[in-house]
Parts: sequence; structure tokens; C-alpha cells
Amino acid sequence: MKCCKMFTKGNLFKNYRKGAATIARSTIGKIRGTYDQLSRTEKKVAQLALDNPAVVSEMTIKELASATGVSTATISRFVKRMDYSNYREFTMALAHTAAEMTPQQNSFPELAEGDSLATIANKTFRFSINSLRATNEALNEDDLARAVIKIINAKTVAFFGLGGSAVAALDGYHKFLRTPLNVTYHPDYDIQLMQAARMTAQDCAIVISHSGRNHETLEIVRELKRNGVAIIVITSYSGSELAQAAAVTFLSLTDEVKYRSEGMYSLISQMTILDSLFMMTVLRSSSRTKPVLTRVRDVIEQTRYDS
Amino acid sequence: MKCCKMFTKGNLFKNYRKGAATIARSTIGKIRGTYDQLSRTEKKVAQLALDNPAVVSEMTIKELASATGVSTATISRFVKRMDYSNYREFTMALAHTAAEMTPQQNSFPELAEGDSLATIANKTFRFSINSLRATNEALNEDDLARAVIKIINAKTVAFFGLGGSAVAALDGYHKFLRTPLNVTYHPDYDIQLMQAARMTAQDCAIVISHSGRNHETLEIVRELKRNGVAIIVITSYSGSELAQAAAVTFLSLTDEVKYRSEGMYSLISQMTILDSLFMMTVLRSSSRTKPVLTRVRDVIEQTRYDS
DNA sequence: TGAAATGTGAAACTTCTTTTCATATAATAG
DNA sequence: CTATTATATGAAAAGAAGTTTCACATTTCA
Repeated sequence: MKCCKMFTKGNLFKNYRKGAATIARSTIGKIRGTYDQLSRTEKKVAQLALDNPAVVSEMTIKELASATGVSTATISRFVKRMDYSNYREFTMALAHTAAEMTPQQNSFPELAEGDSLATIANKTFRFSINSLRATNEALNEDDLARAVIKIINAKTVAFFGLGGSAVAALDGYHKFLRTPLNVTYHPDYDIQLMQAARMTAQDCAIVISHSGRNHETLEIVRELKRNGVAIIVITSYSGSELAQAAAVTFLSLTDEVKYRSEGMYSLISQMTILDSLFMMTVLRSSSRTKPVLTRVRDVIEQTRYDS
Repeated sequence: MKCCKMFTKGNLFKNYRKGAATIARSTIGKIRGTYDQLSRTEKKVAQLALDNPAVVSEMTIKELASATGVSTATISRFVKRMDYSNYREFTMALAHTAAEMTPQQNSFPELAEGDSLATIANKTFRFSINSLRATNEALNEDDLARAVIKIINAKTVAFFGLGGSAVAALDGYHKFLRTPLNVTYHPDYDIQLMQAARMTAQDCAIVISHSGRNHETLEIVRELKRNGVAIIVITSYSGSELAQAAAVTFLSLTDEVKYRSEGMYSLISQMTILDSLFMMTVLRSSSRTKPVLTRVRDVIEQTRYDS
């Protein structure tokens, strides 16, 4: 059979495609980002990979299958869903990120009743740091690029966020006020809804919602959708209706969900995503107009947060 | 033949032995060390692996065979001579050392004009994480204890913050709304000032200000002081008048100040300080009233950030 | 130069991975 | 509540990848 030669060629193309799509996104981030869209059995696989990436990276597909109690077929499908072209590529990538993580302390300590105050504070900070790290790993350049383009070209950029996410939305509004862009935000739901109704396909909406299931937020998104507005979503659940409606979705992630509401940690992740978008917007939009490190600096200087 | 099972076992032994014998020797080092003992064809393989470890690590044995012009059999023998139990283990190890050799960006990078979007995002997250770390290190248990006592015993806890710090104040208000405490916050300066005027020595004020030099904020603090209110300050400058006026001061720190305003990074540090205070308040106040892990959990459940 | 040792690739063989297919399960419509 | 459709899953077939055997070529050394 002469399929062997052909096959080599196929592989090369594969790699090429992959290179373009998922730059700088860690395997673990990818898994976390897709976790809630996975089926029950696939979650078992994902869990093991998240818990012991180094070990899993050395397993054959059979070993992983029997370790998780699922079939090899499921695993093969799983890695493809994760956007790897085959199992080997997956373990390879896993080994990579495992190696990078090793030196760090990734453990998520539970807060306990008897903890001293200093311990409580330390754990709180550690949670936050880990959330940021997880969120960072799940970002992918493609999404960032698409988001920045939409933001820069928008006639108006509006922020939407209710409840806990109102804080993030307000922060985003505050940040982007320092750019030349037209930005808007109002904490009141009714006004947010009216604002949504006024927007058009030339505008861009940044919608923040932890759960992605809040009724009011969804109402706003439907209105935006009806008007053809470009929607950028920041949420914690990639499977939510909200995430589905978005042109671009960014995930704020937390390793640990059990003890307390993750919403609190996701808040700072959301804000840091906004911060990234802000920095990218500033650096990109100004570099198109003038040959301008100085100009950029000026803009950033104005950025001075005061109070 | 029933050797398959045995083989798996064989692998385990191999690893064991290998681990003992050749600890911490990089794949590339191994190849170099054996290079001149290799046959002519094997050298071709070795050469390619040395020159492009990263590329070779992603090849299948067939691809490597055709790339070097030798048979797969030879390569299989080659990796065994290198003391790996199979080709897969070899490529894995090669990938590892290739990754290690790649220059790691550990430091505190400046954002630069030419940075890719992914780089900008990574740096932004790194900054944030470093800020949190620095802030955490600067906390001290004494201050935490005094702050928590004041908060728990206060008749009313009011949050004050203007400009960028309004976001943090709002966040704090949001969080503490989930406790049984009496909390208040309003974004408007005049109302904050009036609120300050209404407070007494039985109350506690949490004042957030990045610079600690904002006029309006200082006005509020003077008013609070006049009324004998216990003042907890969260700021970035311990020397400011604001910090001096406080009963307890927490510092939000940033490692890096140069390129852009640190205000943005201090924001998430401030919020995480607030988060710590919140957790401590919840854990402490409830543990005094009931023997209550359950109660705590309930409270925290209510804490669900929604939207 | 010839015998032994070593190196090598083709092909057989084993192991690993992917795909197919039949079945089970959940979701949806009537 | 049932019929229908979509989705998920594992067993097993098919397909690749990797290893070993074996026959032949080359080198080494007497």
C-alpha cells in the first residue's frame, strides 16, 4: 500500500494549521476552558490529565483508558475535541505544560475554621494568583486578535455587567475612558438594556457575567444580537448560552470551586482580562497612526488611576 | 506470544534502572556523549536530533527515517542504544530538553511596542500576579487582627473610594453585603462626604486610595477623624497623609512602576486585601456565635456572586 | 583473501491509535 | 407519555506507528 508517503504530507499540513490556531495556549488551560462542555466520561479523562499532567503525558492511550475506566475510542475523540490532531500530539503538549508548571506550587488550599488570620490572608492571595494563572493559560491569541480588532474599529464600545460583574464592567469602563474610544457603561439594568437597543453592527459590546446564566444579562445579549452588535463575552463557563452568543469569548477560570463561591476570584481574572484588552488596544491603535513609542507612553501616562 | 504483558513490566524496570544510572542527563548531552561511538548512519540521526531537537521531537519514526535517509529499524536501534526503552520515550525526553534550552522569560518584562498580543496578555497577567505577591508579603498579622476587630464590632462599616478606587470600594461593599454587618457605600463624592459626617466612634470606615493624596479623599478622612471613626486605609504609599491618619493601614504594592501607571495593578491588590478582610470577618464573627463550620458554609454559600 | 563481526534495510510482527458501527442514553417534539 | 431524533459510548475492525527478525552487505582482522 502506498499510503505511507501521503500520510507524511498530511501531517505536515496538520502541524501548519495547528501552529496558526492555538499559539501560546497551554494544554491545561485548554482543558480547563472546555471542561464544562465535556461529557461525563470525558470529564473523567480531563480530570486525570489536570491532576497529574506529568503522569498522563507518559501513558499510552490504553493505559489512560484503563486508568480512567473509559474506552480508548473516547479518549481519542477527546483529544481531537481539544483540537489536537492525534493522541501523540496531546501527550506531547501535556508534557510541555507539565514541565513548565512543575516548579510552582499549584495546590489550592482550603480555608479552614481554625486558620490564623495570616493564613487566611495568604490562602486568599494564593487563590487569586492561581486563578490569574489559570485564566492566563486559557487565553488564546486568535481570540485576542479578533477582540482587539472589534474594539478598535467600533464606533462605540459599551460595557455590560450586573451584580458582581458590575464591578468588572465599571472597571473596564474606567480603563477604556483613557483611550480615544467612545465608551459607555451604566450600572442600572434598564439603562443597560436601553443602551443595548441603541447599538448597531458598527458597535462593540463587552459583556461580563460570571455564570453566563443571569436572566437580565441574557436579555441584554439577545437585544445586542438582534442588532448585529459584535459581542465580546467574559465569563467562567464556556458552555453557557451567553458564551454561545458571543463573537469572542474569554474565560475567567478558577481551579477550585468547592468551598466558597468562585465568583470572587473570577472577578479579578475578569478585570485582568479587561486590562489585557486595554493594553493591547492602546499599543495597537496608536502604533497604526504614528511611529510612536512616545505617543503610547503619553496615552498610558494619562491612564493614571487617581484617588 | 504472550510477551506483551511482560513488556509493560519491562518498561517499569527500565525506567527504574535508567533513573538510577543516568540521573539528570539531558538527551542532547547523552547523544553528544555517545556520538563518536555511533555508526555512520546513526550519526546522521544523531546530527539531526542535535541540530533541531524541537523539530525531531515531533516527528514519527517514519518521518525521521525519511528525513535522515535511514531505515526505521536503525532509528529504533539507535534510541535503544541511547538507553531509552522506546522511540516515544526518546522523543518525549528530547522535547523536554529542547524546552529547557529555550530561553525562559522569567523576569519582569516591560511591555514593548512590538509585542504580540499573546505576549501583552502574558505580561499583563504576570504583572498582576507579582503585585499580588508583593502585597501579600507586606501584610502583617497584627494589622489584620486590629482591622478585623474594628470591622466586627462596628455598628456600621462604610466604604470610601473615588476615581479608580471607586471600583475597589464598590467591590468591598458588594462583598460585605453578604455578611450580617451594616454596610454602606455610594460612588458620589458629596454623598460620601455626608456619610462621613454622620459617622461616630462606634463605626468603621474603610478608605481606599491609590496615591493617598487625592484631595477629596483627604477631606473625607478629616471629617471621619473629627468624628473619631476607626479608619482602615488601603493605599500604595505608607507615607501619605492618608496613611498617617489611619488606625490600620494596608499597602497594595507593585514591583514594577515604570512603564505604565501602577494604579491598575494596585486595584486588584486592593481588592484582594478586601477579600482577605471579608474572609476573616466571615470566619471569625461566626465562630464566636455558634460552633459553626456549617453556619460559615451557609454564609459563604449566600456569597454567591451572581450574573 | 576468507572468516568473523558488525551494520543495514525490507518485511514480518507487535503494539498503539483511530474509525466504524451497533447500541444505549438523553433530549425533543408530537 | 411515546415516538423520534440527536448524542454518547464501547467493542471491534482497520489503520499507523514502532520493533524485531532475517538475509545480505560491508568492514575488520588474521
